[in-house]
Amino acid sequence: MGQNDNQNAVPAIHRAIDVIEFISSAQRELSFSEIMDNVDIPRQSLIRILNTLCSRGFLDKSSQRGLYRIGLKFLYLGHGLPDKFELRTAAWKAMKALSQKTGKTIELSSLDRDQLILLEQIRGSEEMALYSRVGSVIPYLHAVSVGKVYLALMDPDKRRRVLRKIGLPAMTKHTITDMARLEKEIQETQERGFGFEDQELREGVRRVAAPVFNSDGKHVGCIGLSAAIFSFERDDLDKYGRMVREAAEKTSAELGYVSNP
Amino acid sequence: MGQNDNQNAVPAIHRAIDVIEFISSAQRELSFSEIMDNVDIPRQSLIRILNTLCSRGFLDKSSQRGLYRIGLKFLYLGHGLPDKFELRTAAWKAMKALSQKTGKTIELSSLDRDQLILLEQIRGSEEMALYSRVGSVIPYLHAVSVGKVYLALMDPDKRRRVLRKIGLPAMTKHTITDMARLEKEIQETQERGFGFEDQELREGVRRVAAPVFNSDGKHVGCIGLSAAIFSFERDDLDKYGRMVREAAEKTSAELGYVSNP
DNA sequence: TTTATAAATACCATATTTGATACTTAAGGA
DNA sequence: TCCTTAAGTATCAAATATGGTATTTATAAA
Repeated sequence: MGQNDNQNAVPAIHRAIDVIEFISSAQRELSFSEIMDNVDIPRQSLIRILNTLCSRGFLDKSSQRGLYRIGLKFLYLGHGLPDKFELRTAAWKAMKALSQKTGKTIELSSLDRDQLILLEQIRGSEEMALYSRVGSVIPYLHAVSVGKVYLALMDPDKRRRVLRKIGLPAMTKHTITDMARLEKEIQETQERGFGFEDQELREGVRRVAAPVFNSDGKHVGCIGLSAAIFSFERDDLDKYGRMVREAAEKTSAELGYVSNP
Repeated sequence: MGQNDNQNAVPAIHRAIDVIEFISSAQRELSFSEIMDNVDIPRQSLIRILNTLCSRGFLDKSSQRGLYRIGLKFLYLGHGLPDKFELRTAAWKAMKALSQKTGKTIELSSLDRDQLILLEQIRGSEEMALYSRVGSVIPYLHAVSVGKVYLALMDPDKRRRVLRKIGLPAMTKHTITDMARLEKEIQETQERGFGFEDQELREGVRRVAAPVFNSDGKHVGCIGLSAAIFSFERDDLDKYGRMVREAAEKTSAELGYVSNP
């Protein structure tokens, strides 16, 4: 199953997506030739692709003879997702309350195809340039509070499979790279009901996260709180842990979860 | 210039986008046959399109033999827009402050291809089910506070062109449908420096908006505040108007705008 | 003004994708 | 259990998109 299983795929669409992803990765407006030099598509074909994407709002051309950028239609389509099981809607109130109470950055994440994805974010008042971008994905479950929560609630088989797939690469010097240590951490996470990460993904950032369950009792996401180490001392762990648990529990209730069924 | 100007377009891409837009419009997960029945693409081709889009994360298939939905990649691409001239970043702080001070819904909008687009939103504490979705577009400049601000700052030629194109259709019984009345309203908007809308787009909703300028003095967006009529009396107009103006001015300053150059 | 460069258009033979038909697999109901 | 329906796979001739080359237009520099 390669990138383009010639029989079951549409090459033209693959190319269009290559173009979109390249432009998106550049994070700025690009000229025709910049795109041309980077995507390995013949000139004439590239023109047709760009025209088509522009005509549908998937790309925008700034001026007449101009630069290309990702189209605003992505804003619309991105916000119209069936709310990943209504999770975003259900979580909103609790997240907002938590944000106002703490002033910290509040995040809503979920697991998708064995990767953590940031679904929603309320940025804190701190001036960190450390925000992840909504929609970001992280495969390193072992290095993130949210990931630890997922690992803690996963059935052991899946946990082993996922961990074997990605290994325990170090993201910072604090990342847990030892399996025994990680297992202990996972157990702790199970016991206290929330996950903690101490600069394991990024230097200078601490984070806690607690699980949200839906009406079937399935673990569907996490509400997290992150802050710079200056404003999130290790002594604050229990306080913030309790807070995210509370927010997550409220969200679960919103989704119809009942703890003793 | 029809939908598919046979020479300058890629039909396969048009079809893929048709599929994406149909699935998005459904607002829920769809089966293969539901899609099949609605997009006028032969079975075999549709399968190839769906496979391709799924393999790139533009669509997701829930279970093995399952339902299709918009892929989470749209979240990522939607949030990675080069920030529409950094507007969202620049506006964030002022919007947040305004949100905390008032508890109302704060919105950031811009004009794109003669349509208003909602770029960012901080939802208020009120439980209105009236939120627009980020990325939504509205062509009815005459019925929205933001639109009035745009009209007020547009050069008269463009204003006439835009208004002729869409006319003055009534969205509610309060919508201004008389050109003389609208001109007076535009003038008022110019004088007081913010736009006002009194249930002209939606029954029960009032809204104010003020313009944001970039370092070139170009009008690049609006910060708005909206609320239900119960919590936004007509007497509050000046108060909220002053507040959005202040927020918009702060944002303009953030972008490097100086009032007397 | 001319020149140089980038972007977009035109044309058409050829290689590629397409889609009708037929077949396989899976799931749910009787 | 078998039957029915939905989803997906295989094949290959016909139809169509593709892309090399040459031309045109616009923008920026000389």
